[in-house]
Amino acid sequence: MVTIADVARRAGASTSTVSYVLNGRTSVSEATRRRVQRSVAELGYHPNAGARALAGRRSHIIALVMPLRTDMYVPVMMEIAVSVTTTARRHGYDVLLITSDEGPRGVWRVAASGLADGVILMDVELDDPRIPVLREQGTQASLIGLPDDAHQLSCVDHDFATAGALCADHLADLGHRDIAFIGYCSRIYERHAGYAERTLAGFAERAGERGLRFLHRPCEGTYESTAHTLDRVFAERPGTTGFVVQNEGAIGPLLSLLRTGGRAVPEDASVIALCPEQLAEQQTPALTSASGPATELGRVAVEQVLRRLDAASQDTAPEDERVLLAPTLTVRQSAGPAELS
Amino acid sequence: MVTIADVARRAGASTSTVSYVLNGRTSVSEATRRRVQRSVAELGYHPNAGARALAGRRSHIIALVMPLRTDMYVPVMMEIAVSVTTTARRHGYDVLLITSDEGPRGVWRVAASGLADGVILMDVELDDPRIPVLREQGTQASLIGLPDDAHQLSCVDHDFATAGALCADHLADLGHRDIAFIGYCSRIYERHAGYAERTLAGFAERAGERGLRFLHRPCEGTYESTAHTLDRVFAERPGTTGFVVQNEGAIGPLLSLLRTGGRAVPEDASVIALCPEQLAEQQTPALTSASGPATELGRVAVEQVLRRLDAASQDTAPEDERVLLAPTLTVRQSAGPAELS
DNA sequence: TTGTATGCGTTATCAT
DNA sequence: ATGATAACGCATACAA
Repeated sequence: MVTIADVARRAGASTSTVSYVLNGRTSVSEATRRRVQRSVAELGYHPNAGARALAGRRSHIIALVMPLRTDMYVPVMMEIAVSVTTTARRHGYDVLLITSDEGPRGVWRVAASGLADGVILMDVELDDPRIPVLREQGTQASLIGLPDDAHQLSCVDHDFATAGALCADHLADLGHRDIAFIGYCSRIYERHAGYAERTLAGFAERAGERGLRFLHRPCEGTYESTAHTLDRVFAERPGTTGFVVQNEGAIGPLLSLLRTGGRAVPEDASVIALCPEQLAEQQTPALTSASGPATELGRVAVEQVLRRLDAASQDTAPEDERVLLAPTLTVRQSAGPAELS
Repeated sequence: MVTIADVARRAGASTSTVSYVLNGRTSVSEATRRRVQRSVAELGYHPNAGARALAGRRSHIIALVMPLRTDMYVPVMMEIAVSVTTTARRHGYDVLLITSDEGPRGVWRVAASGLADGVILMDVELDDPRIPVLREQGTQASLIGLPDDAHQLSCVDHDFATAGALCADHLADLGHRDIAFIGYCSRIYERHAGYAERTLAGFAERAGERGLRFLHRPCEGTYESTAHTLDRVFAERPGTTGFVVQNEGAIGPLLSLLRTGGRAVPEDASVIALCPEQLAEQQTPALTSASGPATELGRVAVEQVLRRLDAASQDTAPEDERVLLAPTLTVRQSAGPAELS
């Protein structure tokens, strides 16, 4: 193994000088800097991570806690993970992968051991048991999702309220008046999942402003439950021409039920999905959809943690950020003017 | 921060004794062991990762290199990553996530810095530029996929040849005689991608043994190319009643083309897919398919690396393993008896 | 600008 | 079975 001492010897400098040029902590004359850099290159030197962590009291590692069983669409999770990793690398950090089945102990473990300098939590619940652990240990963290109490934490999430509002606007613009909002199963609303409530609230408010009538119907996401839901919607509001779906499982069933029910999409019924782009694109017809930028989510989370780390290392209190990323409505083939209906 | 010295003091023992009970390197009397363990629990002590890595010359971290842009089905990648992580944890190891865009340098970096003790490569090409790096550094590694030269490496992959053979068998059992094998685009065969060739070879051999006639047709995986391919197949062999598809992109198009072409599946044409279970299940009709165990892949890869690490730490040459995991053929609704055709 | 010296927290060696 | 102590490789405060 080639150590910093080897480099120093070869460059005719001291180990501290080598360390300085590597970390840029202090000014080094151009001449010695170059000698050192040549020695580094020639020897293929790379600082030992353990030693660096021990002496520098930071591992340059961020832990990313990934959900195991989740309703989250896997490719999006993956997109976030990749974005986290590449962003972290750009800042000289590496990413440690933790699965959520380790629970609060996993977070405690990587923080207490100094294995990770900071943590990113991906599947945050409103009252997440890992949050107290973070606070107790003073672990710098960024949460993807909004918990009830974000005190001492930074978080970033999609702006679900705006996503809902965009759907209302688009359907209103197209002249629809009676809308059905096919949501998640009622369990999710009962436990007050943030994203579900925020979407619905954003939709409801904008719908009110735009003079839309709408029915919110929870749905399990199975074929049967979707069929049942749809029946009830048409029984109650036969004039319904617009649909907003926020249940990935219900998308396929809804489309095929409308079709077999003799309603063409988008001619007789307009459908807007709240789902990842990929999912919207692979339906037939391709779905007009509202979705947020997954890559940004990962990037912002990393930057939040790094900012907190910086602040903490300068003994200043880290700022608790709370970023909501604007979603986009992408017009595809599933929503059309109401006049045709 | 609570250190091993704190624990030692409280337990009335020396730091070495504490280290012993924690690592089980030597025998410790039951009495002191319990005193130590109590102190550990009471203080909430967790060994510092950096110090441990420095003194013990092993980080207890495995690097997992994930493909960025790939043809690999994302949920399966994810499944492997999760399996790697949970298996590693079971053995006291953590997983560092590296993206393949770092290239050979990324592998070099984590190995040279001692950040990771071993490496798992997920998107191995036949002549992968990262393999020489592994060999030069003597880095212990496991590859998911079979490279041309696996010397000094362990690897694990699906047994694609058997997967191909299973498809031939099943169609033969059902009485089919004329089969079309819809493969990847010709580019993939030209660069001799291992999995594509091995599947085809396994299928061809078994097909020969079972007296099947078959046409191998590469296919881009787009709707147009699939249509073109299908036209040619029927022009050349009008009596074709069985299809084997090993191109995820072609699955959807193939099914809808058969349907619109007036051939019902499975009554008029039987289709077997070589693809992940999830993908097969979400088609209509659900596809009879052959696929390998992704979770096992991750588990075996970790165990291979750990075995190599063990051997190396005992100064014995690690064994180069080469494991092929048996695939399973799952009968669903897309393949039926030939008599009906 | 550069070098010296110390400490980081643990493991491992060698006594006892 | 247990304890003292020397590495481990680097960063940094301080001296020069």
